[in-house]
Amino acid sequence: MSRQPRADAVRNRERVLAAAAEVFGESGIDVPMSEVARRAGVGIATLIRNFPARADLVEATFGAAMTDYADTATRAAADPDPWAAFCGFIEYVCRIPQRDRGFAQVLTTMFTGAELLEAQRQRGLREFIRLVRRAKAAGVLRADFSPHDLPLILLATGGVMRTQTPALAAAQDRLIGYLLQACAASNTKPLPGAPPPRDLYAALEFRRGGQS
Amino acid sequence: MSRQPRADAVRNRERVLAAAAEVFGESGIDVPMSEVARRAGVGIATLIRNFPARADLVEATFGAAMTDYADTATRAAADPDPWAAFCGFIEYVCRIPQRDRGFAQVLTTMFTGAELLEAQRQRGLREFIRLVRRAKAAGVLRADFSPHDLPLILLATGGVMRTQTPALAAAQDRLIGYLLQACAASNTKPLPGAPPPRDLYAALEFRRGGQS
DNA sequence: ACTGTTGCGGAAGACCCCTTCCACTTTAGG
DNA sequence: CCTAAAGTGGAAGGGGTCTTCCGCAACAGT
Repeated sequence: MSRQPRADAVRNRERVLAAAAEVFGESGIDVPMSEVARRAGVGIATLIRNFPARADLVEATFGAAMTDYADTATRAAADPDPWAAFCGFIEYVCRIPQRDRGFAQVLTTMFTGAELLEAQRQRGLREFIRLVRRAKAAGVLRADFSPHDLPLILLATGGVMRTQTPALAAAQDRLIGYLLQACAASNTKPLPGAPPPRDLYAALEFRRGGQS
Repeated sequence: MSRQPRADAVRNRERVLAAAAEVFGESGIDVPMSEVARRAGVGIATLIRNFPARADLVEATFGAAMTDYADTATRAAADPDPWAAFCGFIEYVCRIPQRDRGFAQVLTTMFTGAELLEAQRQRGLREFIRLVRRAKAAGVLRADFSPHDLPLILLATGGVMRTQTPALAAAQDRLIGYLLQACAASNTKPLPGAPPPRDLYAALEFRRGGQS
């Protein structure tokens, strides 16, 4: 019944997504929609028609990246060396803001209602839990490390990358170094207790129409 | 020759400063100026006449807090127990965003041109350097710790306090715990090198009329 | 080639924030 | 009390972003 979709419409949609990936990556997901439209070479109306709300565009743009993220976690969980896997994974996630500012924001924000995004995020977390369990069993990761410290680490290292400059990237790498050493099983002292994960994630909830 | 300053003008100025301390503390220094004026019970014009630029109001508002900060550093540097002093000072600074969101922003931003602010910040840093030196000499702080890791730690822990909620405050305390253990002298492995301080601070420069 | 439909782009309106301006009020000093 | 000067508040102007609307262009199907 419905006709074949128009070729130019499909092309435009993809151009918007490509532009969004670029712009969000450089300037974060709060960049003016008009800027995305300009970069895509389409009118604002076209952008809005395809993605009525900013969240829609964000979800469509970062679905693949979130899947990548979960896949990386899966690979890490399967690595024969639990400590190297743990360190490698943490470094990978923490460096995301060096490459993609927008995705870093997405990673540290709960997008309630964005099925794909949240499903992949959860898958990543499940894999990370496996990774953590193995590293603890091997005695290389401190026993009181919580998988829910991951968002904490993400927020911390993300906080350093205010702007994408070499100096801040170096600073971030150094911070990751500190944190990884703090995660090692050797010479640990008690830590302040973690907040209930439920509350923690609630505090990172998405707000339709907010800021950073 | 010049007359006595008007009493109501002085009172208004102080009401603005009090309101600014409140509002900035709750919502950060990028809050609408009109909100400050409203809370102070004065017109926008009055606010602007006293503090033509936002930076002027910020400087006037947080001068005392920055002096406190430097004083605290001085006290810590004089503490007989270098490790306790180091930990106490780090905890104090890192928890600032739990209490005062605006001041946390000020602490992690270079306000070029704000004499008072920068002078006190520098004094704080000088004292912190002394503190670090003593802790290293006592063998309790890792030798490769740099005083210029302080802004790094501030950015990291500050990144966690997106909103002032108990869950995030607990998360932040936990993160501070991790970082302090990473700073201890025991069981240290090499860290990625720190960026040149000059570049690091340049990346935190103030932008007249910016955002995050 | 023709046509009905789908999709397009930009203009207009609404909203928010900062800034400037000006008629009015309040104060200090005689 | 009276007056000149200082200070006040709100309204108007300008820039920026998001949203809605509508005449027009381009495409799919015959």
